[in-house]
Amino acid sequence: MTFGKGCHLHLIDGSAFIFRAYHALPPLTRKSDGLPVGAVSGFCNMLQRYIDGNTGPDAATHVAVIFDKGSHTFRNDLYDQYKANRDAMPEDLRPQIPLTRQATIAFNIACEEMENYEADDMIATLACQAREAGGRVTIVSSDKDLMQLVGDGVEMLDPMKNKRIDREGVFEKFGVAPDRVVDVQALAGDSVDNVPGAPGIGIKTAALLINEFGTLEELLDRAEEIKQPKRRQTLIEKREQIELSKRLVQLDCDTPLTFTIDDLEVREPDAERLLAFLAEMEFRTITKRIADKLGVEAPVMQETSAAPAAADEPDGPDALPFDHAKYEHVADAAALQRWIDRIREVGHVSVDTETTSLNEMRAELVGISLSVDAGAACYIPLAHRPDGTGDLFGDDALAEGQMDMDECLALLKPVLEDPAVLKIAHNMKYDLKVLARYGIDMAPIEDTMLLSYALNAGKHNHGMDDLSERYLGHAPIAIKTLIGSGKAQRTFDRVPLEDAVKYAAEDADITLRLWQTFKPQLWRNRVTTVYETLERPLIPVLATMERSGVKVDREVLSRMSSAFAQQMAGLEAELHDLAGRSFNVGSPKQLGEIMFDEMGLTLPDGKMPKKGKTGAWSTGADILEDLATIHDLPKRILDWRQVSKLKSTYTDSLQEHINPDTGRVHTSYSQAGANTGRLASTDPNLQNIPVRTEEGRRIREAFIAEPGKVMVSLDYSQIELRILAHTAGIESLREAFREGQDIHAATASEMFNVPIEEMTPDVRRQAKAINFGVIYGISGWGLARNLRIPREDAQGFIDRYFERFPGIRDYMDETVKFAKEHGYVQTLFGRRINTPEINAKGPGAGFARRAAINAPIQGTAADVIRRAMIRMPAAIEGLPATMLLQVHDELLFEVEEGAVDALVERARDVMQGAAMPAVDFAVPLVVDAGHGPNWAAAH
DNA sequence: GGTATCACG
DNA sequence: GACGTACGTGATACCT
Repeated sequence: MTFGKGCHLHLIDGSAFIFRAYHALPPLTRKSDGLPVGAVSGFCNMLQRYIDGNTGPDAATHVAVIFDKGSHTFRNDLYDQYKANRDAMPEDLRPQIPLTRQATIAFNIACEEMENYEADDMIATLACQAREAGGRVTIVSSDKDLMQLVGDGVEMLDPMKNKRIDREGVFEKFGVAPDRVVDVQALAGDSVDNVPGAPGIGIKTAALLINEFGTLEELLDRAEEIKQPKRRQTLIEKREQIELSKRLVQLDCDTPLTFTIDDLEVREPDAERLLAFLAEMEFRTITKRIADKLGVEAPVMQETSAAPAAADEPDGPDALPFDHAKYEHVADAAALQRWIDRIREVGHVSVDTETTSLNEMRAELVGISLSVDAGAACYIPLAHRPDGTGDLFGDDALAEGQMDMDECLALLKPVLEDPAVLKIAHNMKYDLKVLARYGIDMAPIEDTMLLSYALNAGKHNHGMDDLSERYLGHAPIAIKTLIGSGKAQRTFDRVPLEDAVKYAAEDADITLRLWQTFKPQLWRNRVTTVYETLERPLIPVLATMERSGVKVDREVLSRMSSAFAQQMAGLEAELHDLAGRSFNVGSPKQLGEIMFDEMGLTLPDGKMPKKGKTGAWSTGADILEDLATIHDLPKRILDWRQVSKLKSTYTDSLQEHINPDTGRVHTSYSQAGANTGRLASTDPNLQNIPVRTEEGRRIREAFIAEPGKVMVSLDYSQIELRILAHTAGIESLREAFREGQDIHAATASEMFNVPIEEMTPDVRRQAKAINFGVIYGISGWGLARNLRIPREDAQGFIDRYFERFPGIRDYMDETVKFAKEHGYVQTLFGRRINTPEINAKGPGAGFARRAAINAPIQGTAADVIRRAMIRMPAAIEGLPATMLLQVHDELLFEVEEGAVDALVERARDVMQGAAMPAVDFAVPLVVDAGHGPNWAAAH
């Protein structure tokens, strides 16, 4: 039904419901696992009460619950203090927020939210649109900020008092008509939202003034006429502040909605889905009441707390077996429609795309598999071709038994984009990127790989095949058996349909079962917030960055490659001379034989290096550097190795990674690769582009901005040391950071009693090495090797360091103790890094101990920049700027020349404030910024 | 496919 | 008292 005259739109202020439910009810937790659910319970009750009351002449034809999303909106850009005095969300409410979305969906009511806009603005926009269409509107809320919308068919309904508010109701509250409410609010201000207003003027006085002068603008223009001297002075002096206040309270009727009112038509409740949700929440009373009302049987709930599932053990023999014969080959629209119906019935689906390549930027879609219920799955082949062994003709023709790709995607698109249907995939970023190229923007999404990562980081890797064996007791079909490997490898579109169905549908089946296994474990393991705030929202951010890519100048690289080739040829000739014979300069084995067997070189201390399982001489840079003091050959080898590394890894291979379609290089970030929470970059790795040497740094000159744009780099200054100072509570270090001192010099000063002004570079260098050593779980031997000093001296430094900063030793000891007790350590944001080896004996013990000390520091820093990245798209919206790369503590942007300052300001604010409000650091987070025509110049 | 080496934070 | 050590990654070239 198209919305128009005779229709009635109800807009429910979701956030108001949540907060009212939270504060009205005592803390209530789910029996089986302790998940806090009080607010969800109250929210469901309020929704049910609303539905019960939704009859008679005021009943809705269209309805939606509107939620706030995130805390940053365009109003924060107008005024950074907006809503700044609000308390942080209570910890036991935070995890309930996503559940209220799920509840709304379970009730089969449209559920909407938008980044950067408050729910109030969406409500305003919808109310305006509905009014223009000639329909009625009821805003279910008692928030006075919404009263400005009342009039011309728009009314409010206070859900608690069940009282309708019309023009007269607004007049009672504000003393003016709805269209002047913003004027009154602008003058009176609002302490709750931190809107300043005019000091000393409340609602009463404001209404009086507005009624006298007509409008706020008129009042401000004629402020001189006011008799009361104090009031007159305030209005004249605070004019700007008042005008700002008006912009803050004025709701935006032009929110760019991604849906229309027609999408909000009232839908029948889906008994099965609703009861399943209520049962999952273990709401016995509501479940029973609603089941009775809908005339169906209430689902059975276990009376006692369920035994926690053994996370590490595969399901027992009673688990549903995997049966390849049950998987369905979908080849026409009717069959697909049956799957879509089932998906809508249940509200979730696991999705897996099959393509011609692992590179999402080049991959062509070959087919899609789906699963809704464990054991049942389908595969929709779309672009399979004959296997090439048959006739010579028709090699490019499509194989039989496939539906038309456009038709299939047109049918699937509404489901995959439906906010009420959860899409589950293993490594969702891949499928998201592939389908984005076919015009489908999947949302909302869930990722079983990241569920495993949040739960099991440090225990094992998170590939689907491994997880399936480990948690489902089932070894899936290996892709190799279908496409082969090595030279004879073929692409998936050449796999016969019969095999493809078994393989692809199995993947969707496994994904669904992994989801069923992992999702309930989030709460038991207290990592729901990690998954919901640090993992899931990062997926689309990374997908966008990867699709953007970075422009790389092929000419620059090509010229460097040629120069390097010449340099290497010269060095090789020289090396053969020095060695007295020809040999493979790139072979450590041959090099070792020449230096130590043939030439008889020995290290300065007279010893010989011997290392490695193969028995070969070790020829690492540290050894060669020692040898370089007595012979030219190792010196030249070092030179050759540097140039060779730069050429093969960077100047040559980067050129091959330039995408012919975009002319840019698109890395792929692995979100679950590094145990600590860091990202990893592959194909190519853009997180290890040289910077430490002058020659290497020139490679960054090839990373350029488009004409008219510049590269902007922002990086956290000393973030790990700051986190250490905060976490270990080292007051002298905190103080040094607060005062903006050179932290290494300050450390040296503290350790050696040298005033900072008299600091020598060498003393500072040693203190710097110690500072880094601490982060890595320092040892005398390691520091000695790094500083090339006797081990006893290094140990002396460390002893003195701990003497001066005893809190650091305490922190280290406590971290290790925690790890031994719990089997994991955690970051300040709750990320868990498992430490299964921490109680091991033997040589592994030291390793595990140092990793345990390092993980919370490195991991917290990783969490901070993740939070910044997640907030960044909304923060820079509207600026001609793109976020391109992350390098652990640095973000790189490409920005139009005129917008550099604006970008730096906003991005820096986001980065420096990224820990808030979850963690309030005792030291400032400082972000340095630079810009230039290329990456080298931006540093 | 394992090992050694070296690029980054 | 001996042992073997800085933390976290990925790409490349050898060589079996």
